[in-house]
Amino acid sequence: MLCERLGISRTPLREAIKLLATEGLVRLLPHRGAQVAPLEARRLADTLEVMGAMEALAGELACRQASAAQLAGIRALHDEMLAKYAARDLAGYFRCNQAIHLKIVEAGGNPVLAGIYRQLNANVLRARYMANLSQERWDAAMREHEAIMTALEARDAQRLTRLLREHLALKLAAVLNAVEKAA
Amino acid sequence: MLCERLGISRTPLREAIKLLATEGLVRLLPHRGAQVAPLEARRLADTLEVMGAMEALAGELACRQASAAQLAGIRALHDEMLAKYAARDLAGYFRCNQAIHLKIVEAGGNPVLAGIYRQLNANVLRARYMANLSQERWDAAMREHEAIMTALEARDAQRLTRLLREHLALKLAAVLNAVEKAA
DNA sequence: TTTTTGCATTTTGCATGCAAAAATTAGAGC
DNA sequence: GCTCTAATTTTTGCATGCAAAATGCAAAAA
Repeated sequence: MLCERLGISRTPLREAIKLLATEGLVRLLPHRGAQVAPLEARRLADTLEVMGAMEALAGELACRQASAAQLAGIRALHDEMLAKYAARDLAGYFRCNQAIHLKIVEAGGNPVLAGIYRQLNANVLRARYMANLSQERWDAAMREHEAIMTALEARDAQRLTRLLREHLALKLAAVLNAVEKAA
Repeated sequence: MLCERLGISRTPLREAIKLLATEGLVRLLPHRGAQVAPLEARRLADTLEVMGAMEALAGELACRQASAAQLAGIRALHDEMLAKYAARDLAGYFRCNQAIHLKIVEAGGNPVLAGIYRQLNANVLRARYMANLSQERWDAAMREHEAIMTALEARDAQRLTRLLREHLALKLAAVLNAVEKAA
């Protein structure tokens, strides 16, 4: 059915499904086919936990070795995000937010780290867009980002890692809350 | 050639190579085929850095929630490793060492974390066996493991994460040294 | 009603053919 | 000896056929 729908044959479809499975987006049930990986709160929490540790490490590295240009790029995104926040543009805000976190991770200059982070991020994206966060949470998130930005520009690794960890822990709580409400 | 050698056809061979590529063991060069991923010191260092962060997180989690049985299992492996050390059985020591680190990560109870750790570990295994460590490094590693074991059994998360980080940083130095000598 | 048994279907894994795109090699010309 | 072009080979991606193994279902038996 999928072959027909997508206009391709089984071989490439199977390869694609296998790839999605290694990325954790699809689940392979032995001899029973494949299904979209269910959004399990537990797994989501586990993933965010790991992402928190990765961001913390990346932040530490970024403080040590990010170039001025990289910091400026992150600052630009931050300011753009601020504008989206002021305009109550949630979708735009999410995009900027994602981009900022990704840039911070990249600024760490560790491609292995960045690769894993990206993959994990793909897994929580679905859930993240569900997190139609409250005004209070949004306000708080902006304050957190402000502090993160300041720490990064000051290259204060210790403070930055703490802030990133806290930020992600709060995001985790928000996302879990949203997922459970949806379930 | 590989098809002949392995007695299989192209499709499964190509799937296997692709899988190895996603695991980072093989490198795909666009339109120029595949090759065993070269042992780059830089990439190795990056990987170990990430593994360090993962172990630290896992250790923290393990202190909070590892069962007594899990701790006992790790202790048993630790004692076995001690015996291998006493007997100067390097291969056996490596095996125990690997198993201990894996068990600690598993004791964290975060399957996402454990999965990524395993994958990263597969990437450094080749290099690790090259690290024909010196007697001094071996002695030091044993002392470090002793301290790690103690902190874990005391469920002292802060100390454990620090020790794990240090232990891995030293291992990184040793491995890098070995790789560079080989190159 | 539950269990067993047999059958049809599905899943999996592999083999092979084909065509387009890119790289490599060979050869002609300077 | 070098450069540029053309021919050949590789790589890549896809289509399709086939067979073994596992599953799900339904009829028969307990």
